[in-house]
Amino acid sequence: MLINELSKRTGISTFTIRFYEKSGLLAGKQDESVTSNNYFHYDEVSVEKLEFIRDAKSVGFTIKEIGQIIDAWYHERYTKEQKLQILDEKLISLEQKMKEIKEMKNQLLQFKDDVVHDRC
Amino acid sequence: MLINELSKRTGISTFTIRFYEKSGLLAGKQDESVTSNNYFHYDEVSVEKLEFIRDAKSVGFTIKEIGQIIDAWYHERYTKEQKLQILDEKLISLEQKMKEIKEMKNQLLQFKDDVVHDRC
DNA sequence: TACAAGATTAGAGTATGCTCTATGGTATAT
DNA sequence: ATATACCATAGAGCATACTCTAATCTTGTA
Repeated sequence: MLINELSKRTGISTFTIRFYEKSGLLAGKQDESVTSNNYFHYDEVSVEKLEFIRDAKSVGFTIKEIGQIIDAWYHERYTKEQKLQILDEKLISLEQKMKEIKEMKNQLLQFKDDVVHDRC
Repeated sequence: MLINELSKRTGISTFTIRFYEKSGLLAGKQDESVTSNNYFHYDEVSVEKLEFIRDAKSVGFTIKEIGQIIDAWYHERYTKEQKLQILDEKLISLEQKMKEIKEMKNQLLQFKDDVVHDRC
């Protein structure tokens, strides 16, 4: 599929898709047999990647971190051990985020309690 | 205390403290009885606020959202009901973040599994 | 064949959240 | 008195993550 269809499939604008492509998060392929244009073609893996990018961004991962995770999954560049190390690092950072959110939740509950009991 | 001491107490640079002050997250007070300078003085509440800002940022709240929470706690501008509504909104968004993090955790565990079993 | 829709690249513009420089005044120890 | 450490304000600069414009070329339908 071409970029417009990829955009419609994922709900992510062509501008943003191109930005992610420049950032190395995904890559279309040009058809060698076609010489009249230089259009890029995208496959189902591109759809998967974009959906993953959206989820990963929403938990606070940066573009750079998302690139590492995607490479750990899709890329041949890393050894098995390197891939597992990257994924474990990210899992640890998720545990950390989870801990911080629990603490913030308690903090906000405390604030609520203070408001209810007129302590502020 | 003056801004330099506040910075040392919290580990947050004077630049950043001033930026937060411009953003409305905290405010120093000038001593009316002193005419020779226009130095701002900060109290323990400023320390508390800066520590809260750090925690709130790390869970992904924006400056604007942090401002709302601080106002819900420290400010007289809102009614009790408005304060509780703001805090409840933020608590809901924390639950959402927590849910997304759990899903991402499962996703990464799945990636790990795929790597271990040579499915990628 | 004309023309709208859609493709490409380069680069400019925007929002957020800092981070620092420049300039000039104030406080304090020697 | 003067060095140096600290205060204030205004505004420039930077990193991240988009978001869009401009210019140009290709494709597909009437």
